[in-house]
Amino acid sequence: MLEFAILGLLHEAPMHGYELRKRLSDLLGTLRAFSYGSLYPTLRRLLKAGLIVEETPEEASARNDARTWGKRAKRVYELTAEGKERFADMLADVGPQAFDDEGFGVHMAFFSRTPADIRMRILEGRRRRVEERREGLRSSVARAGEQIDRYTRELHRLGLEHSEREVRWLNELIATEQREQKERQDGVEP
Amino acid sequence: MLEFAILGLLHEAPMHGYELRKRLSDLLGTLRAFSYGSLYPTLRRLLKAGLIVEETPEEASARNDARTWGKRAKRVYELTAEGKERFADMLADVGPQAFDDEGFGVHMAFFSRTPADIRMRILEGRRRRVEERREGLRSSVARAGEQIDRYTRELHRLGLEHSEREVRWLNELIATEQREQKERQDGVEP
DNA sequence: ACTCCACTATATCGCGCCGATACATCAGTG
DNA sequence: CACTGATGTATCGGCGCGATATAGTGGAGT
Repeated sequence: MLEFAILGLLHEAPMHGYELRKRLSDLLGTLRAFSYGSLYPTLRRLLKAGLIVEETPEEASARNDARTWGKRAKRVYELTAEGKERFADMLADVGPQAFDDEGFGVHMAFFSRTPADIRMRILEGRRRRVEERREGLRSSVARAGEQIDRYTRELHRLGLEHSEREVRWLNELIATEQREQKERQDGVEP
Repeated sequence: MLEFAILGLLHEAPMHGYELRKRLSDLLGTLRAFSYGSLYPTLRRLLKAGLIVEETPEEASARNDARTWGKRAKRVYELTAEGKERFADMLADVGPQAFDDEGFGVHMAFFSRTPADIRMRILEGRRRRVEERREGLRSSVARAGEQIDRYTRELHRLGLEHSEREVRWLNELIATEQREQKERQDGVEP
């Protein structure tokens, strides 16, 4: 997931680790921070895999970003062709991880770069997933027999409300997507 | 967190891994499953630490649970005195992890075993945490300048609604706790 | 001018947990 | 009798977290 996010963010501009992390928390709204403890190792992995490269000092001083910064620092990374390709592949590969809380959040953060049909698949998959959770919680909360712990029930009540809300939210998004798709077709084909 | 949950569950009755996992998903309402890939290794860890012990075959056949089950299987675990002690310690130690989504959920699942004052600390800590998230998302969503990606904004809108709802939910819980605490005092001291 | 602090910036280590996978038993259904 | 689905235990590779170390930068306060 972090790999996906980094590759996505680097499409905007070359960045260094600290910056990536900040953009990431902004994007995901503190839902997910991705600590440095995973960020830097992941950058190394991507580097070794050739999906990103470290910007050379010359390029850095070409921009007025020439702060060599003491003796050693500020490693700026940029995408390679392979990196872009990989990101496109990951966008198109809609697996079950794209439907869970975290995966869905990250995918949606890059929806502007995602083809409309893929967006739909993700939205609908997520909806099904949340509906399932909702039904599970529904029956748990409704379980008339007072055999359920009171605090557990409260926990499930909150979860149920969240699920219901998210399904409504997804329905609106899906409706909007459909409307726009229709407009695109009407605008092109008449 | 898993360690905490296992120790808590074993207070109810001795159990084997599969059973623990089921009770766990019930408790947390699919918010958290704790896969076998973490469950079994954790059980081993607890075993080695002496916090739980494996029930002997004799005990097993004492109950009519005598299903030796082919040649090898069904390891039933029970708490030791050290295990109970450790759980009590963990209950009393309210750190920041008790306020994040997952930690809070697990703690609340064992609130019936938690002293009232600790319950309050957790509830109030969680409220502060969620209020912070809410404020962050509020300003992000309100950021009038249309510089924010449309899908990102939707994501934050949902997060904001969730936070608002949870704060209200927490307020109700806290009010109930306070009312009950007052009743307890009035009932004891008049 | 000097100190203090918050922010920017990179990096490593241990370990908790996940997903995939493998394997075996048992009970009910067709 | 075979199939399927639930029960049951276990391991492996790898991702990500929290804690921790290190250090340069810029501004506020005294």
